[in-house]
Amino acid sequence: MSPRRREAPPGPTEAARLADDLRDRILSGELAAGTPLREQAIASDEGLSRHTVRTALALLSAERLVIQEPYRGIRVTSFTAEDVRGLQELRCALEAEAVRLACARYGQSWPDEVTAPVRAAMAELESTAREHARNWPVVAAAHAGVHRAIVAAANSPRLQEAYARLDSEMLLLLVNLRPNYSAEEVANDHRDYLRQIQADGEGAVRRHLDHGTQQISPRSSR
Amino acid sequence: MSPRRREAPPGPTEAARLADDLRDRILSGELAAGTPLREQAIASDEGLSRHTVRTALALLSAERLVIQEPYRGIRVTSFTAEDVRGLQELRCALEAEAVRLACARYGQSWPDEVTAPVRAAMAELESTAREHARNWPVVAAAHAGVHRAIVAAANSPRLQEAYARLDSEMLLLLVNLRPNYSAEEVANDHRDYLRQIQADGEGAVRRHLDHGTQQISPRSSR
DNA sequence: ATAAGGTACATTGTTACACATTGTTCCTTA
DNA sequence: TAAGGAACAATGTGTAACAATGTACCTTAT
Repeated sequence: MSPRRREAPPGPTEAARLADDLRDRILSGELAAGTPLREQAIASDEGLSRHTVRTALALLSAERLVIQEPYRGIRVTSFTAEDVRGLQELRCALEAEAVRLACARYGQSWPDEVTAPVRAAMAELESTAREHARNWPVVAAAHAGVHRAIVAAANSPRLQEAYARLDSEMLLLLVNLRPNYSAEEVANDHRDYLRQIQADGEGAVRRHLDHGTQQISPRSSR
Repeated sequence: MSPRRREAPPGPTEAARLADDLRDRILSGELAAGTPLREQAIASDEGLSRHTVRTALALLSAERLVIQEPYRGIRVTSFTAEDVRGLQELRCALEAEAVRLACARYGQSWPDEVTAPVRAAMAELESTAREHARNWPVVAAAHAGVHRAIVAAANSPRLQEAYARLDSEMLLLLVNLRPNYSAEEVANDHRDYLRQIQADGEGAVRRHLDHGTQQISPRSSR
């Protein structure tokens, strides 16, 4: 109980740090879908206690990046076509509602302070598609930024948060499924999508996401 | 490592059991919004280790029934009007999408095997409203059953799960806010709602939930 | 009287270790 | 080949101690 020198605010807990690290490794594809995550092994590798590892894994489990079963351990989430459909349905519910709220508030002409972040995210996606076309995780992350910006237009923190929570899953899915969907196509599809949203509202959301579902489904044949 | 007598499948872990117990106590109002949940105190009260209590509290935190802040402990979630709005927006997104999917699949005449669970849940709500009119948590739970049954009509496990996850929050909110909304009114409103859904789809969802938001908002004056 | 600083206390976060419980795999026996 | 049992792996739980952080309260300075 010595006097504390408080020069910087405390950082995140070790458990949160480890969860961040593991999340990055999952989303980069380093820890592939289905990979078991062993408490003791991670604890030894990272120089942490098993208790801390369990706490970190619980955080990831809450995000559905991993699936935990009692006494059987934790595995990185894997995806079936059914999972893709479910995730897209959920995204569609949230994004369509967000777009509907935005259209209800702004009509067909959203104000500049609402569209600016969307346009910025789109610019980011386009430059990413050009410069990192083969780096799918990076493209997927820029893609997620566009959708997040669209949902943010609704100014509904709860919808935003619920949508953002799906990002990790979406990224995991895209990283693991490796859809036949080039970075250029992604950028083009999203440019079109942005054009259609304000005019067409939810309808544009549905068409876009249905198209996306076909592009990324494991049974997709191209 | 003695031979195991396996006469029944193993039950839930102690941590899951404790989480269930605490959830019930939160949702019954026994543990009011804002109440701190102290690890050591719970561990002593329940005859469990702090380790197990932490695990249980992490489960509740993932459900948002409690709010956890590093080094500051865990409190039962409390609600502002803003929270009500956000939760209703999220519910609306999910339920509207579910109803839209059901209408897209079945048209304006849902088949009997789809409507039967909804009707059963409605019957349950009505008998609950009659027999337990003053027991708000019970009425709120029956109310939740109706909405869950409606969402289930979409046959989208992911939407169902996301919606069901909101149940605890919704119940917590209703238990803590004590809206001026009688059990009879709840039953009547939902009978009307069921009549409108198949014919009117999402529009009925929005009207119903907007009405609900006004009924339950903390600033509601009646 | 108010603000700042320091200390005590409460609680959470982490470590370490051990044992209990459950699931899986492999080997033996019928 | 199928069933049963043992060994092993991994998680779930308990205990204890210490580290880290936040809060409350008291003392000192202005």
